[in-house]
Amino acid sequence: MARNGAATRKSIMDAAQALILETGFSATSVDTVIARAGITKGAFFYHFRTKADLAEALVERDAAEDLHLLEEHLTQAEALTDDPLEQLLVCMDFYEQKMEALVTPYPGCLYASFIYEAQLFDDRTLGIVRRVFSVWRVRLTEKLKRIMERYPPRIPVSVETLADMNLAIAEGAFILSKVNHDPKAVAAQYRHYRNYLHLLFAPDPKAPLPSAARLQETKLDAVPAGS
Amino acid sequence: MARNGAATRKSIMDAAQALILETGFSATSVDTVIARAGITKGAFFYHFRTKADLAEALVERDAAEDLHLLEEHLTQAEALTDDPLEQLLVCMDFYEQKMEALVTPYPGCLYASFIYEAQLFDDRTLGIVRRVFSVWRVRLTEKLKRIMERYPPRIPVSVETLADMNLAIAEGAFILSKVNHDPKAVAAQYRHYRNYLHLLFAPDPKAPLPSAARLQETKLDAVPAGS
DNA sequence: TGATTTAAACCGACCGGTTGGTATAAATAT
DNA sequence: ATATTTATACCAACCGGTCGGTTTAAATCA
Repeated sequence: MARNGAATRKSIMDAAQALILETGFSATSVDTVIARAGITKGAFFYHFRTKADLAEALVERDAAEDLHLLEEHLTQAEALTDDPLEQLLVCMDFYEQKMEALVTPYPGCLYASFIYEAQLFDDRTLGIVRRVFSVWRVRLTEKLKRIMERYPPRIPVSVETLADMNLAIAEGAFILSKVNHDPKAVAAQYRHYRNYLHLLFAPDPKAPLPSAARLQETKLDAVPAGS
Repeated sequence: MARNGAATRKSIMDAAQALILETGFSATSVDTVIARAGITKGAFFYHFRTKADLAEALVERDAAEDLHLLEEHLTQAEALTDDPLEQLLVCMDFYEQKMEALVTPYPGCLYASFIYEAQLFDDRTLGIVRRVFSVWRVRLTEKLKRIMERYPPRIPVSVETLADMNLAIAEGAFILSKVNHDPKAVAAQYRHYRNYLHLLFAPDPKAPLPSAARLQETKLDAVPAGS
């Protein structure tokens, strides 16, 4: 049975990630990982030099997925409207909708899990987390600066911390979701973040918040069927 | 040296808490705890039946301190003004000011640390965390309901999730603070939460936010010296 | 005297990691 | 077409060390 190495590697990583989010990295022994993945210790150490190597691979995978999704949502939002405020609110709506669809509590975030066991990891692994957070800050800060050029905020705010607030709310909501066994907690907090941005910048705060669904409708209306 | 049992117990708990926030509960061995506390294994197991017993004592201590501080800040805020919106904003200002004073990154929250290793703890220990979160929600929800009676929100919101947002922001900001080695990250996020509440409810959103410092001044002005 | 702490030896279970070897499939050589 | 080699993928058994926890006996202080 020496056939599908990539699948085995993925099954190890999936098993490990789930276990880590349940019990933390330290308590997730290689033995429990291989038990859940249904392979042996030899196979594990064939794919990963050390347990720390697995940690790095996991956070690297999450980081790539995470940043890819961010860019995807940003470009999708930019395709729906030219207004930077609407773009940001729609981008956040994508995340809110995704979280709204959860039926089981959010399993948690590997970044947070690792940060609360930070001493266990080397600089390279933690550096990946810092880089992801930095990219989030940079990308949202860009957008917020363009928003502020057009719409003066009702309250003076720091754009960087306002960008960071997105991550703060997400990470905090994940914890809420776990504590209260509440699948909807994350979406609800995203909604509050969108509300805040709307109240800060929108010319008419009483107007309904832009959503991806509504913008897609109007986009379709603008191009009549058959033309 | 068989004198101060309470002090020894506290030194064990302090050492353990610091270590847990650095490396997590699982990686915090009894040996490292006693090494940092400067005592022996016998002394440890004299004060705590098991390592799990220590975990429960730690979260219980944090919970009591946490909820005590909340009540203290609430009553202090209520002494400064009769307006429920001002009360809440001032109460949150107390936390913001406390976090503003930090010169080193926030060491982290035991609740979050435990939740990300949830499987390791029994229902009693995790139940304490849930109870604390519930009390926070109840106390802030009460306040928010009274606010909404007087000030209709500019956007329809769920009071419970708006109450939960306080914890979400705090927990998320702790993580931000650790990732970016930024002592000011937590205060900045508290400020955004206060901004949001202000924009949601305040009759004049362009007016400056109520702060503890400003209300204490006006309170003193209302009672002229010597009278 | 009784509460508190030290020092040191010890236990079974489990830890991350290593070893030597095997199964498989594709490439290469004849 | 067949024999051989090579690289990949995987396994079962095992290793030294650490884990949480126990035990015992003596010492220290109030």
